Amino acid sequence: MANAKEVTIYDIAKRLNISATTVSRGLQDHPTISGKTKKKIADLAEQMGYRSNHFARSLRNQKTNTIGIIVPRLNSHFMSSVIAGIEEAANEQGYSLLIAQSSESSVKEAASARTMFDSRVDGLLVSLAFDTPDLGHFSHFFKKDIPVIFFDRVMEHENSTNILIDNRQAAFNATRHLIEQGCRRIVHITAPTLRNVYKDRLKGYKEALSQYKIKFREDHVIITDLSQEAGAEAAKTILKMKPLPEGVFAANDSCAVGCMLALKERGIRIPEDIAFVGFNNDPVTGVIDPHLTTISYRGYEIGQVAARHLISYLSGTSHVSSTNTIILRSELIVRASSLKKAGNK
Amino acid sequence: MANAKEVTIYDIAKRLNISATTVSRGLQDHPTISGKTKKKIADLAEQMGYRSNHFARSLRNQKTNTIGIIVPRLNSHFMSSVIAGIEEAANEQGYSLLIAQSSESSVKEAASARTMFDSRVDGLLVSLAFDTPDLGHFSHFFKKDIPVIFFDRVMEHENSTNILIDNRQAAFNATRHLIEQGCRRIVHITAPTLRNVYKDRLKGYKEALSQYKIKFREDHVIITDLSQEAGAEAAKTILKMKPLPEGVFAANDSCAVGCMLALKERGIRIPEDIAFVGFNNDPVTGVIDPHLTTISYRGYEIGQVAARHLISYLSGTSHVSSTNTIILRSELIVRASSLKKAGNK
DNA sequence: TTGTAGGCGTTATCAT
DNA sequence: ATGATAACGCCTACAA
Repeated sequence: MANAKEVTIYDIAKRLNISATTVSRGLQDHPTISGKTKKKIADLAEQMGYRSNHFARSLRNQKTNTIGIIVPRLNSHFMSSVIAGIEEAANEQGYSLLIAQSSESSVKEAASARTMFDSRVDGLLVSLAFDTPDLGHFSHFFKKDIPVIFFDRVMEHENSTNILIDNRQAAFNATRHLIEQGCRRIVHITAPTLRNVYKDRLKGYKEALSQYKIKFREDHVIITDLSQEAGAEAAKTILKMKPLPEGVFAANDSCAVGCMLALKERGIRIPEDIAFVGFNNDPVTGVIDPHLTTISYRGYEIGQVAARHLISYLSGTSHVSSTNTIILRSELIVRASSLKKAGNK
Repeated sequence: MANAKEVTIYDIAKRLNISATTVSRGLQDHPTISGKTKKKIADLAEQMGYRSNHFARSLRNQKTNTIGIIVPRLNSHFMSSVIAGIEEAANEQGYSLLIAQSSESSVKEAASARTMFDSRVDGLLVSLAFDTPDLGHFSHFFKKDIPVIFFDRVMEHENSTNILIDNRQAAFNATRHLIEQGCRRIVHITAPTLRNVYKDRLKGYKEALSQYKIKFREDHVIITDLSQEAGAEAAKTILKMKPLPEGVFAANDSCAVGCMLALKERGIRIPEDIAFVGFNNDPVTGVIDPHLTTISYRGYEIGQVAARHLISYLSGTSHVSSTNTIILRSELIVRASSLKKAGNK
């Protein structure tokens, strides 16, 4: 039961009759160590089951090879894709991941940030909670020049890089698509527009309306928490509208789905009565009947880009002088839920 | 730009004209330090922005306050619930999480295990990949008495605790439900029965058939990877069956959904022609038409239980002598997809 | 090409 | 109730 004693570079040094320094250097492939010695060291290390002590190294180097991740929630298709992407890129470079979810609460976000800070993560990847009003809880990081990269749910800040899609353009395309299908009264279901993603989607929606000379109506914007239940709630609001709207553009798919299901229950036909477009390309869009037109963007890629960017900064490979925004591609995926005109594919 | 120098217990000690030892003890609420001194220390620490150095402490204590998690994939409703549960319980106790996904590959699982081991996690929570044949890649942990707890996808092992539901019983209930709805020819779609969850579900399926004197037919068991696409494939196999089966029990929901969608496309009515039961209670079960009957079990709770169990072991609060299995509750959720008889609710 | 010495920040042990 | 010291394992000047 007694834990086998951990093998250290000193143990290796002793057996080889050389100094620990040499072992340390050999293990790091330091140029001043002869190939022969290196090989001897590597072989013995392997044989003795040596593993480098992360903490001793961190303590010494003031560097942990760990990246912190804070996201609103883990359990969405988009977020788990992002995390998978981060994980791949990080693992490739020998970084570990420390993950926390804010559950859409800025308070929990702040607490997690603190924990990450205390754990001395080398850098942070963050997607903000709904209600985070400012970046105050990351000030520790900024003060110590620990890089923080925001993705998707971002906030402008001189000390950080943002990685996201062009939400305005995507929303513009979605709305234009509905208009081209013959919709004039288009409802937009979204979240509080404190967060960039929702603010920009609203902007794109408005711009599309404006370009087609459709008057923007405040009462056509429904603010929710974007849950599926909220979508069902929104359906009630929609059903009360005097002339029913002809289209709905929802800022995410679960909410669109909740709304569609509730409307269908009341006998509304989709897309004939009301056409739908969602956002995110969640798998559920291909399950619901009719399949949901949506905006697709690769979370996996966002994750990879974010992680690579962070790591290259950490390695000193890249030097980001100030604010830096990276825009990734998104795409409108047209499915049956928005096709009022036959043959329009 | 120069990073502010980190505050250490020495800095505090100097200012207070006491020793670092006293500061260390004061910060830990050690009983031999006077209340007054403790207060002075705490106040100054706060004021100077002291934060304890995780690594120095880990180095000293041989303990990292970090738990490793390895799961097949992050992006399922069940898994993200589990992780949320783990996160809550772990955070409460001051533990951080190191997360990796095996992507259903035992090779990647082994690599992650190695990384976790090198990161000196205090314990490991694991749900195994489809194809993991044995626990060899965790032997390092066993040898050093680092606790490894398996959940959901487990494997018997003398050195570990397993946390899961009674898959046999759940599958029995699911199958019996179909039988009670009048189904006699029931297809079971599942994954290779190397993993306990699928083996036990198959067993429960067989037992239910047997109890109702229905002969088990090998060709009614379809082995897949349980993806939605695999479900669509399985639909083709089902359509070729001479008398169509009257019911399908799938070992997870996405596969059931893929199969249902494909069958519906071919004009099969659900549940009239073929009744369906899935497994997991994924959100998609409430979206598909008709809603899918399924087995529900709280991932969040499994996560909490797993984390608490691990942490209490780490704290020496509990001493698990040998193999230990914890069975959590699961429940059959009856929805339209399986209700052949009207009024049967 | 290799070795010596000191320190990263903390805590346990043994004094006082 | 408090302190001095050593050690956790590693790395980097500086020396040889």
